[in-house]
Amino acid sequence: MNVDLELEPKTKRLPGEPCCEPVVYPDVERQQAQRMAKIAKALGDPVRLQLVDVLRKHAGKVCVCELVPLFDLSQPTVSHHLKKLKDAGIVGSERPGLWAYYYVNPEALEEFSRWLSLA
Amino acid sequence: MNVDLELEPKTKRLPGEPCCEPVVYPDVERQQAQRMAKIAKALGDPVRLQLVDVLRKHAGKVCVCELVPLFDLSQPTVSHHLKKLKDAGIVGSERPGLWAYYYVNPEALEEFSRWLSLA
DNA sequence: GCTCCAGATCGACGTTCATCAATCTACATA
DNA sequence: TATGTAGATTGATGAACGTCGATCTGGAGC
Repeated sequence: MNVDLELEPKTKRLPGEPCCEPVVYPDVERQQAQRMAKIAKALGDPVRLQLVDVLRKHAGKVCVCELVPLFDLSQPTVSHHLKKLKDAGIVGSERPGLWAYYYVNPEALEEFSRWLSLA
Repeated sequence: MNVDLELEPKTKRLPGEPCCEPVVYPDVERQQAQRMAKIAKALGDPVRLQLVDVLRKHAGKVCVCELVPLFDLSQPTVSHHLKKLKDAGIVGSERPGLWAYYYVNPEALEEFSRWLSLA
């Protein structure tokens, strides 16, 4: 995303008459839009959406070895998706021994949900 | 997405001893996951997120000619983003004359919000 | 030590994406 | 009818994505 999202309105307008009300300013500023979009993007894949769904329905942590066989995907691919979710702050993980366990980090989803319910 | 998301658990497991509780089934089935992911994906871009934010903060319809100057992007690019949002059912549009007006379609966001608030 | 296993990382491949300049499509007005 | 204007569409380009097989890492057990 190489776009400068500085949202100062450029207000160059209207050769003839106006088409609508004054000007509208976006209240979500650059930084928050970036953050929200990151969460939304991480959820923007059916596999990751279902991974989140499984994790949050299952109170506590879930072993990766349980998650992989739920999908018709290779282990590296599932691992890749879990990493994406983790990078977005949606899930967390720990690896006490040989197995790795993932769990939902509720804050990220709540943060996004809060944004969705207007603001 | 060329993945078969039929989520029948493959339950081939455990050479040695178990690592966790039985098996976890994803309750979001293929079709709904596809739908939710489409909405999330459409929101997974800072520009589109801010477009949605502007539209929903502004009761009623907003002219495209108002939206374009809010971003450091070309007119075709903004048009492209609006189309993505429309394809996901997040916004609607009408074009009575020369100008086009966009507005938020609340159902899509509510549907997604409902999914986020567990299920 | 060595071996086995779970999971993460790497490298490659084809696909999708965001972006722009250029063009096209309709409506409006003269 | 001809001109101008708003917005959509097209085509091209470089970046990011989803996927896999192969490899790497580190704990467990012999």
